[in-house]
Amino acid sequence: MTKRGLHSRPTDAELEILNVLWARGASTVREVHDVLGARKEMLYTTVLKLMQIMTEKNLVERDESQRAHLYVARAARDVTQGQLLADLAERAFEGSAAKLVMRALSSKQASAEEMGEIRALLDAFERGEDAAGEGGTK
Amino acid sequence: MTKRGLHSRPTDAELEILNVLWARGASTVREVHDVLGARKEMLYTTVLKLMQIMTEKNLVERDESQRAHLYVARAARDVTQGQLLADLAERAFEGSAAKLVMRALSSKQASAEEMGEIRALLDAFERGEDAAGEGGTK
DNA sequence: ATGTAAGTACGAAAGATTTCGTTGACACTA
DNA sequence: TAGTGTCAACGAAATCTTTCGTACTTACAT
Repeated sequence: MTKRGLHSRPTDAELEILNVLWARGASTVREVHDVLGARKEMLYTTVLKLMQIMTEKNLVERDESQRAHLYVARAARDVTQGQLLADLAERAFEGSAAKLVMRALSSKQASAEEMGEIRALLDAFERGEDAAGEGGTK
Repeated sequence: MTKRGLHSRPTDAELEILNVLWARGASTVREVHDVLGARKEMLYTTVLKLMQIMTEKNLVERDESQRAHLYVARAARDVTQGQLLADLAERAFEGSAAKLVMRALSSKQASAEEMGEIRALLDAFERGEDAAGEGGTK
């Protein structure tokens, strides 16, 4: 095993699968494949193999009590998103999350509504409310 | 050549080199290697090879007029940062830059000063000033 | 001239990630 | 019980990325 845990992000393919698991909750390989298949061609066995590897890497947990195994993401979406952001901040923004945010605000325009949400979050922070209420996850 | 241009980000090693080029401006392989060498061990020829590949991929431009070639990043830092953010938003935030920003604000705490800057940027946007003034690049 | 230092070029190995094909197990049906 | 469909498990190929070693060139100082 390589240095899992520190400094490695899920690969692209792994992240696609995690997205499905986060959206659907516990799922079989077939279910994940069907969802992904709607967007890109990918053989069933490819998805299976990836999910087996993800199990080894502890990215997902597998329930083998049924014939069709059930997989669940081990880390919450929030947490992984935070890790990906920290990683990107580190690699491309001199470690500064603030720079990252400002670049995101400058280069992509969010809708007025979204701007409002962002401002509300900022307000909450400045009021010291540890606003862990999580923005978009609801 | 693969589908460069759409949907491919610089690799990790490439990004490290780009960071040096953005910070220093036109640089030789030796100069880049010396800067990187301060952080990680990496043979000179490894850096050279990477920069040759980056030239093929059009990530950098090479001036061969001197014996020690000079390399410059082809895309401005801003632009690449924007692409990396768009890519991450696509892969991990359902394509929503706003969700990305909110997650960044929730999970990493920026300093009060940074929060202020972010707010100012937000204000500028809401006033409709196409605030391209660039937040942190100055 | 000869040696030495600093370059470029490049093939090939080493790693990591992704894809594909085959096999064997198991369940359900006719 | 034979046949069909679905599943897990691999091994192995195909890519992509990164690292390393070697060869060749050029400048410059003995």
